[in-house]
Amino acid sequence: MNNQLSRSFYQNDIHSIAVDLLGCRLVRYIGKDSFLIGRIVETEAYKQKNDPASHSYKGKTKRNEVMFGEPGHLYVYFTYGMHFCCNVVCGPAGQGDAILIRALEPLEGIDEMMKRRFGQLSNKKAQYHNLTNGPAKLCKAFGIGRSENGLDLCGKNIWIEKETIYLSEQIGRSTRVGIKQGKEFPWRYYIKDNPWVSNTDKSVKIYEK
DNA sequence: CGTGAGATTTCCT
DNA sequence: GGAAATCTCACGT
Repeated sequence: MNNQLSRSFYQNDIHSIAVDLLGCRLVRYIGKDSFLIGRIVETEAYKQKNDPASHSYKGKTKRNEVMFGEPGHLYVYFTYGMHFCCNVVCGPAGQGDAILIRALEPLEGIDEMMKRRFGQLSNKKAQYHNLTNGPAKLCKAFGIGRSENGLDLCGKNIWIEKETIYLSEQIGRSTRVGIKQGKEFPWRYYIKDNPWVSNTDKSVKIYEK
């Protein structure tokens, strides 16, 4: 709680933030002194200007209006008829840039995450490594949906705490996942060799900070 | 392990 | 009307 990122963190350059978020803890308070906590291990940057893959590219609409609001808020979108994914709004207010959180390493509240993600099922798909290794999976595990859209990360429901990556870890960089336009931009960042990074790209480029 | 199709709704053209 | 910043299951190797 004392390391909670403040508004000014989110007003920086989007690529610096996407890198700095790696290793940080995403926290949700679920009552009774209980928390869901995951370490951010994969992010993607989306920009309003000249980035056709971004939801904000064509300007403000009802769906993406949170992206054009104040930084440090959560932009949650619904896609493929069934999934939610969450972003952190970044840059100066009104700019329309955001960072997609693509994967987490579960740290605390794991039983609660399991319950949200898999229900009461105890079959073999309910596995630890499958809990939060994708943008829609982590939203399910954290109970993030329509009603969390627009939520202020400088509040007391969901927030991010500052942490750095370990000395033994390297940052990988690649093109973004699952898009048709803007494919060429290497704006995906992840902690190399972390088991929870989504498995769709085997790029091995190392990002030098 | 890799590939392919289906699920299912919202938003914008 | 069609695509979408995805995931899961089934099936073939």
